[in-house]
Formats: sequence, structure tokens, C-alpha cells
Amino acid sequence: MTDSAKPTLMVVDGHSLAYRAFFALPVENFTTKDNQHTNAIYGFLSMLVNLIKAERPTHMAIAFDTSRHSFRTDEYPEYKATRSETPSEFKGQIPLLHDCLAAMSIPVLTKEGIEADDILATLSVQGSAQGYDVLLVSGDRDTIQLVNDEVTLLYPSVQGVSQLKRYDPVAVQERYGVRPEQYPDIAALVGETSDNLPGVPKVGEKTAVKWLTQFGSLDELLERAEEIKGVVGGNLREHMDDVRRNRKLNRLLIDVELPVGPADLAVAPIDAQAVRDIFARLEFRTLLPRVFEAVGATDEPVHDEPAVQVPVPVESAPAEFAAWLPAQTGELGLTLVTAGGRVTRIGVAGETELREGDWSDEMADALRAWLESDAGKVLNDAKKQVKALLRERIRLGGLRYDTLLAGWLMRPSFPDKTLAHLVDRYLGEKLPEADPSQLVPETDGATPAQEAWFTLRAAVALREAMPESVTAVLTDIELPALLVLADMEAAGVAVSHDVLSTFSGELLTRTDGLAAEAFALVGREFNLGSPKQLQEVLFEDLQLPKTRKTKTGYSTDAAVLADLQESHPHPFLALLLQHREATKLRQIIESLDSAIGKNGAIPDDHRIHTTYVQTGSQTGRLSSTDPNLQNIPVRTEESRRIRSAFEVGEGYETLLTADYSQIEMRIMAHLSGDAGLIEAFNSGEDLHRFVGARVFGVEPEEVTSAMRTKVKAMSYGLVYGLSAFGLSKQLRIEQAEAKKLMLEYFARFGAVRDYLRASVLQAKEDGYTETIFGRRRPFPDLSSPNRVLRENAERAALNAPIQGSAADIMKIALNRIHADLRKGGLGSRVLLQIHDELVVEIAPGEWDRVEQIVRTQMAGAADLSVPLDVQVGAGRDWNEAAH
DNA sequence: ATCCAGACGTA
DNA sequence: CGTACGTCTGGATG
Repeated sequence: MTDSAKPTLMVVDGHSLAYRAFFALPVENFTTKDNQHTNAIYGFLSMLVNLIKAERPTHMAIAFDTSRHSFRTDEYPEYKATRSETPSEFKGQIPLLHDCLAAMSIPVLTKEGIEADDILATLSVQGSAQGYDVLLVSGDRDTIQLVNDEVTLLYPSVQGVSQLKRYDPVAVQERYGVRPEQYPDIAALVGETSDNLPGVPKVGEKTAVKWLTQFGSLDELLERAEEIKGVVGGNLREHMDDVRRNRKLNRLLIDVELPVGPADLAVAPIDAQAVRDIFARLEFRTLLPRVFEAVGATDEPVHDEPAVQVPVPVESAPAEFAAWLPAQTGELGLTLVTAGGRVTRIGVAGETELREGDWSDEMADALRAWLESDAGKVLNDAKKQVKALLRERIRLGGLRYDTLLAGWLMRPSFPDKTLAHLVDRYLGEKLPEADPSQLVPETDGATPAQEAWFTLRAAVALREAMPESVTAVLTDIELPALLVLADMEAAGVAVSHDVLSTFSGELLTRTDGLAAEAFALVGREFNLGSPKQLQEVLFEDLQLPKTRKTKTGYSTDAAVLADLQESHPHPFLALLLQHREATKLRQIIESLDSAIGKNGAIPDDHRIHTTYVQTGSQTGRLSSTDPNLQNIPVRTEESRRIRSAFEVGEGYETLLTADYSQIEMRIMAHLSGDAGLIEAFNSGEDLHRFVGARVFGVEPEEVTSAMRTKVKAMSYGLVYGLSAFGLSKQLRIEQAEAKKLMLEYFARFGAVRDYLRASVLQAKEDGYTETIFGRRRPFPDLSSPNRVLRENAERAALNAPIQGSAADIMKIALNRIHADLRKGGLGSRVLLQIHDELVVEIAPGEWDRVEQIVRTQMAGAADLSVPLDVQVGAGRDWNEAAH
């Protein structure tokens, strides 16, 4: 940091520094889950943050080359011609780096035909003329010529990108033995291999410096070249043209026409939300706080406007509170503070008047009528509060809006997680929050009624911003589903501890035995659960061939082990696979067992109460956590024993399971209008048999199980944007055969391909996909210049309307079933939703009526051009009911 | 304590 | 080089 009052202009050669970072940081450690490399971006930003912190520039810009072509290549086509092709892994990172810099409000400067260093040169001359201290950051030695009393160069040292050497005129003199402006003369004599500029043979830095000192200037030297004796003298005389050319090319332009000057480059506040978004996408976690720290912002929603005047709530006793409510017109914001699943405080907000008070039995009695009434209410993250009210035997009525759900529907890929974020984004205001790091907080957090007030106002802004079709999804699908999910979570599902622990005991005996056998085979004990130790055993002790590479070594996953077993059979492999399987089951059992009676269970209910995260997916599906009941094993006979622990609860008669068969394929038939596929579903024939017959040109009864497997994989793969490569991998067939299979398939079901293509194109045009019911998902990456990003987005965009429509249909069915059960005064209740399956607990004597309701509402949830087929089963436990 | 990678369960 | 999720473990980090 300088003591002077002079402003500091920092100009960075983005390309050269990002390129150094690209080679300096191991790509294995910098790859996102969708395979986007980020090492250059990370390294560059990391260094930039350090620079900003250390140098505190008042003005800043990053210059980039536009392409390899420049005025220098026009003059000398061989310029930089020996450089190897820029790796595409690097090029792909540049647009993303630009996005990061834009979010950080740092100007990026480029100019066609001009190299970044020329921009540095021009700005450095302008800057020093206009009274700035200039800091240049570049990995290109040509920039040394720009150094003077006002201009300092930071140059990456050999040790690494994070180490920058500071060159002022003295440092240049020390390092190179000449004044900065003479450096290009040396470079011209010595040549620059990396730029493909040959110099004088046998002349290095030492000789060049000696000559220049002796003759005073390059011109003088060339003039009097005859005076130099020996071989080098001859060389110099032979290569005078090369030297002149080099000197011409390494002279940086100081008069590039730029749209901005130093004064326009004043450091601006960063767009905190944009930075959070792009860093989330790049999976930069540790970098985020460093950025905020460096620019002096906090990692909290920021805004420029002064804090709004928040009305002061009136602390109200039950009777007074109850009397106030009916006098209010229009919707009210509502916030229930909960702790341990119980209501502790309530706040209600109109536009200007706010009321709140502690929860008590008296308060519950006083407010019950209003809470249960159809009077309009707006909440943020209502489900938890609805559940807490259920425990007070209050059923919330009049739920008109949930800002958290609305925020998710607006941006399903980056849902705002808290009211504070929503208030920041949609109101541009800051929700008062107590600083938890301070013993005596400077600022008080918002009270419940104040949160309700912000919620109410955020809802207004969200309604304004939300497209009509999305609003329909919110009011017709999501808000009713929220209430159903609250009931399902509160109900929980009965799980037998005895069944689980018996099974777990058996598995423990087995895993111990398998481990002992495995250790005997290997000759030592180790941790079978450690991929790292396992690699030592497989590839060193047992000398098995190396498998697919991962970030940290070689893969030991099940598919790889199965391949190994085929090519290099070894008894250890089978033991390992069995051990893995049994261990996995034990883990699942253990986590289920420990979840019994938790999360809002009433004492000794022996039930598991999962939490459905309504905003948990980008497509519209639910997710289930704590524990996840949507991934309970089903594929193997043995694993289904876990399902048999899910039992019908006391006071109920049986479990009913109902699932949609091939709902995604049916949606694809509907959306594509493919006549063959529609016929398949209307024919009543087994889908894969029907498709197999068409694809292979045989009668349905002649479709072999191998054929059926192939078309089945193909059909399902279609929904995910499968490639011939992926299909060949899954079916373990040649790529050529997979390609042929795809061609045959599309020859028969061409409208499917047409639809998939058109749907991605449409998404590219709109910037988002849409389900049958109007749920949207934005896909900005469909037009990304980065191939990895773009192709990933294309597959996701292909899948989103299909998976999303299926999710919509299930939610609609769920809502209607729930409504019918209540309307019919039935005691039966829906317990679980597993994407295309429902589990219902049937009260005594209600089977027939409930089965009728479930079948009707599931089949009738959408009017497609193919029927929605529903399979129903019954049993004392989940496994039995699934048959 | 917290984060990440690898592995694996579901639709 | 097939979409959408959550959870567990070991191992490295602070």
C-alpha cells in the first residue's frame, strides 16, 4: 500500500496469468461435478484477491488477448507460431472467468488484433500521465520495458503463480543489468523462443548487456557491428535483420484506442449475489469469503439503499390479538417461531400494523379461528410452521403464498434459502439480522411480526416477477402439496425395530466372516471400506491391472470390480463385492433404526418421520432427508427385507402401494405425439416387447429377453439424453452396435427424436424449459461457448420437461387423493411418496373406497394422449404390498 | 469440527 | 460421454 494520496491503477494481463495458473494447479483438484475444469479460474482469482488485498488499487482492469491473431502475426506470420495449440480445457474457462470478473465489477478489456500487453502499455502511459501510480501484472517479459518511477511490474516468479516479483527501475537494473526501456534491446538480441523470434546465435543476456553498455544503444551497436570480433561478431552481422524485426515486434503499443481511460476504471462495488451464484456453480467455497474480505464486503446480501423503516410491532395479549385480526383487510403476513417442532411465538403483519406475542394455550385458543379460517395468509417456508400448528391441533387455512416456494419456482437451480436472501433479491432491502458473532449485537434481528412484514412485501414483489404459468404451478400444485406433505411427515411410517435389528445382526456376522476371509487371502488386515487402502491391496499386493482413473487414484467401484473379475478372476474380488453390499445394507438399517421415534414423533410411536424438501430438486421432484426414504433398497431379494420392516401401524389394517408404470415414457409419447409409441401404450402389450418387435422387425412373441433388455435401456436412456457411447457402455456392446440400435430405434420412432431435438432448440431460444403444467427451469448454459457446460445443459434440458411433468402429475394426484380422503371423512392416510409411487396406510374397512380414490386420482391427474397406468398392491408391510 | 471424494442406494 | 437426488465412510484439512 502506498502512503501517497495518488490513486493506484492496476492493470492485469489476464490471459498470461490465467494460463500460468492453468499449468500450475492440478486439474484433478479443480473439476466441478459436471466436469468443468476450473483450475485456471481459481488460480487467477486467488492471485487477484491477494493482489487486491495487498495493493488496494483504486482503479482496476483486466486485459485479455482476443485470439492468437494480432498485428504482429500480420507483420510476421511466424510470430508465436511454434506455440502449441491452446488446450480447449483452458479456453473453456475464459468465458467463465469473464463471468466471475463481471460479477466482481472488474472491467475486462479486449481489442481485436491487439495483445493484452499493448493494452497494459497504453493504460500505463495514460495512467502515469494522469497522476496514477501504475501497477502492471503480467507474465510476459516484454512488459518490463514499461517500468519507470510511476510504473511497477509484478511478474510471476518461477516458484509459482502466487509469488509475484516486484520490478521497479532499480529491480530491473539489478536483475537484467540495464534500464527498463533497454530491456527490449536485450530481448531483440537474445531472441524469444516462446514467441518464435530467433535472436543472434550464441548471444545470451550477458553478452547483450555487455554490448549495450559498451555502445550505449542498440542502434549504435548495429551501426558499429564491424567492431565486434570473433564468431559472435559474425553472427551479429548475419542476423541484424532478425534483431531489427525482433525489436519492432517487441515494442508495445502505447496508443491503442480504448473505450475507457484510467478514470473510468474506478473500483466499483461487487454484485454479491452474482458472485455467490457463479462461485456456487464453479464450486468455489473457500474463495468466496476471501473475495468478500478483499473487497471489504460481507458475505451477506448487500444493497446500496438505506435500511427501510420497519414498523414496530405491538406486543399483544391473546384477546387483544384475536380482536385485532378480523379488523384487517387483505392478506396478512404470518410467522410462527418454532423450537423443537413446537410453536413458541407468533407474529402477524399487515401493510403497516404489526402484532406479535408469545405462544400459549390461551393464544392458541384465541387465534385458532383465524388460523383455521380461509382468511388470506402469506408465509415463508410454511411447512415447518404448519407442522408445528398441527401439534397444537390447529390446521392452517387460507395459505395463499409461500415466498420460499415462490423463490424456488423462480430459480430452481439456485433457490434462495432464507427470507434474508429473498428480501435482498426481490425487495433490494436488508432483513435486519442479529450478528451471532457478537455478544451484544449491534443490530437486533427482525422480530417475528417484522419477518412476517418482509414476507408479505416479498410476496408482492414475487407475484409481480413471476410468470403466469409458474404462479399457477405455485397455487394449484405446490401450495396444496405443502399441506399434504406436512400431514405425511407428521404421520410418519411405522418401522419395526425388531425386523431391522435381526437383519442387522445377520449382516454383521456375515461381514465379519467375509472380512476375515478377505484378510486371509491378502495376508494382512486393512480397512475394506477405504478406497485408498483398497487400491494398495488390489494394484500392489494382488498385482491386478489398474482401472479407470479418478481424481485421487484408481476406481474401485462395483462396475470396475465386476470388469476386473471377468478379466482377472480373483476370489478376493467376490468377497469384496459381497462385503460392500452387506456393509451398505447395514449402514442403511442403522440409519433407519436410529431415526425411529425422532423428528416430531409422539413418544413411542415407533415411526420414522422423514422430511420432504419441497424445494429439493431443480425439476420439481421432492427430495427426502433425515432419513431419506426415497432410496430404500429394492433391487435384490435380500435387500427387500429392509422394506418388510416398514409395517402397517397400530390401528390400521393394511398398507397400499400405488405406482405409475413407465410414466416418463408415457409423457414422452404424449409430448412427441409419436404414433408408434402412442400405439404401444394403447395396445396393452408390454411396452418393451412392443418396441422391441418394431425395432428388430419381429413379432412381439419373438422378442428375446436380450432384445427386450436392449430396447428397454434405449427407451430409458432417451429420457436422459443418452449417447451411443453411454448406451454401449451400459449394455456392454460395441459402440457401433449401440449406434445401429439407436438408428433402428429412431427409424421406427422418429417423432421421439424430432421432439427431443425440437425441445432443446426451443429451450435454447426461450432460455428455459417448461413442463406440461407450466413449471419452468432456466438453462443459461444452453448458449455457453463452453462445450462441456453446453452439452450438460442440453441433456438436463432434454430431461427437465419429462421428469418435471411426471413430478407435477404425481403432486396433483397426491393433492387430490388427500382432499378426497379428508372430504370422505376417511381415516386412511398417505405416508410416503417415492417419485412415482405412493404408500398409503389403510384404516379398517376402508380398502375399497381408498383404492378407488387412489386409482382414479392417479390415473386422472393428467389428460395425456396415452393412458396413465397405475399398479396397486396390498400387504402388511411395504415389501408385501409391492407385489 | 468441517469439508471432500468415492461409493452406492432410489426413481 | 445418462437425468434427478441423499447418506455413509475414510481421510485430509482447520
